[in-house]
Amino acid sequence: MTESSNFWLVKSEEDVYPIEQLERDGTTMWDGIRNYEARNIMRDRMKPGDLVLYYHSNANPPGVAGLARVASAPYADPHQFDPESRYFDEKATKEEPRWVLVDMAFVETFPRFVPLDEIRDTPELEEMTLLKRMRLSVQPVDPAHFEVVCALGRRKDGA
DNA sequence: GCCAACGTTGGC
DNA sequence: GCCAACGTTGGC
Repeated sequence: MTESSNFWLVKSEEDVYPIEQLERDGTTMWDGIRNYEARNIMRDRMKPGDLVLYYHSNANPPGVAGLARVASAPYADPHQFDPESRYFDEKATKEEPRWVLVDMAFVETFPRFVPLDEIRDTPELEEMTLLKRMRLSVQPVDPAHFEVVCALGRRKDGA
């Protein structure tokens, strides 16, 4: 295994599932992902214990609210088999599930929210995948970028 | 609510 | 296998 970047970022719409809800739930199934690249990351690359930046999208402002961690091995998203679900996929079978997910566990809410604008304005984060691939909802994070975002989230002064 | 970015689908 | 149409994401 040559993959060393065990840091990730996941997006959640703030009005659908904010980090406060994850904190109340403790652990949640990261369901509803219907993008192959995002699925492949969860299926092939995430490992239990990996740390994950928790990003609020469709928020005002959008940005990183805190940390989660990968809390399970990958498994089939059960909604794909449920005809009543909006995530039902008629081409998926139990033998050959199409959509795979992992559980996410709450780690912490940053003392200081890190808005997208600040990430854009931070020279060390210029190459961050978040800025390059604005529409990918599960993505890898470079370890150096991960450290910088955490430092911003824990910074004491308001500046 | 608008619309740009961009992934997916389907006709050919 | 190209590419136009379509649907969704997500910033603003």
